[in-house]
Amino acid sequence: MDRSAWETAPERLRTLPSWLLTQAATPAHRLVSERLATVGARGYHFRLLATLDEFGPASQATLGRRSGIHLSDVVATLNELTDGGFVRRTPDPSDRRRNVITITPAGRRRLRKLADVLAAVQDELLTPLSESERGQLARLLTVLVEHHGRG
Amino acid sequence: MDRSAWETAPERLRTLPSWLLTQAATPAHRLVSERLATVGARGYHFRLLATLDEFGPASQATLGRRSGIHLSDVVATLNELTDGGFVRRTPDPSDRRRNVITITPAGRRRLRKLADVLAAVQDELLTPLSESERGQLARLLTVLVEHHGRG
DNA sequence: CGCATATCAGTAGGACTGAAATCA
DNA sequence: CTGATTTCAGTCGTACTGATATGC
Repeated sequence: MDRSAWETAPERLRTLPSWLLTQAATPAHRLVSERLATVGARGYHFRLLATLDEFGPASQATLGRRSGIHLSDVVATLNELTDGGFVRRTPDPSDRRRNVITITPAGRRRLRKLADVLAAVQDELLTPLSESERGQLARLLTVLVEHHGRG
Repeated sequence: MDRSAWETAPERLRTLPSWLLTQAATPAHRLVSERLATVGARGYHFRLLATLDEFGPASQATLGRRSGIHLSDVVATLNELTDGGFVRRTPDPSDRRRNVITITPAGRRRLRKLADVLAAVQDELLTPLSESERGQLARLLTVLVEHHGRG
């Protein structure tokens, strides 16, 4: 299927909130992946860099909890980010199980770049909504995310 | 990561519409998959059965366009649905490239069952929202889906 | 010929599981 | 011992690509 050849979905689907959510998330996800790929990045890169930038250095487990990324994926993504020189992995002398992850200056530049890319994506994504509708949507989604975000 | 161990995400993420959308879609997708799995079904099953029920018999390509499912996935899913006796695949005498897919009585019963499962999922998903908020959300998401649904 | 249809094999990224090793 | 941390090797469902064969 390519997206250019869509017809109207059945009523039963079109009115199903879970379907609307996942269908609306699809172009969001696609746009984000597509645009980030043009600079060699993925969504996980931005999420981890933003988390490090806002909360400062942290262990990988903490990073997973803060970013909402699975620990195993945190490990893999940090491998990529260290390869790019965007973060540094240092053993924690006070707890030898841990690695302390720190964002580098190159990492902060990278974060700014990815934030720019994503800002353009938001515009494209929300084109059909007015400013106040965008605010409503953000508010409603935030309620959902916070409600389902904890066990 | 398990979802019970979340902390608050960084501001930069929490206020990003694309992130809110994909994060809200995650529990939706998880609930749908989880609950459908308890009766041995997947999201694609419901989508195809609902499409067949509402629009009637159709070729596989048409079914793909109407349901928004990729043609290759339509083929695979219809294999599962025929194995379960929920649809019938008949060669189209008027166009020998085509198979005409028809929902069976067992398929309609199956559809009702899956619809029941999904109705419960919606309630769970939208718990924190009032009736009017649910309406707002549905409206806003519909605008997005329709805007991005065509090429 | 160009185009649509059906089929199969395979890819990609995200979410998640299980298990092993290390160490507080 | 319990529990946290890091790591790796997988699984799963969704979305998508590519190639092939067939028939309009």
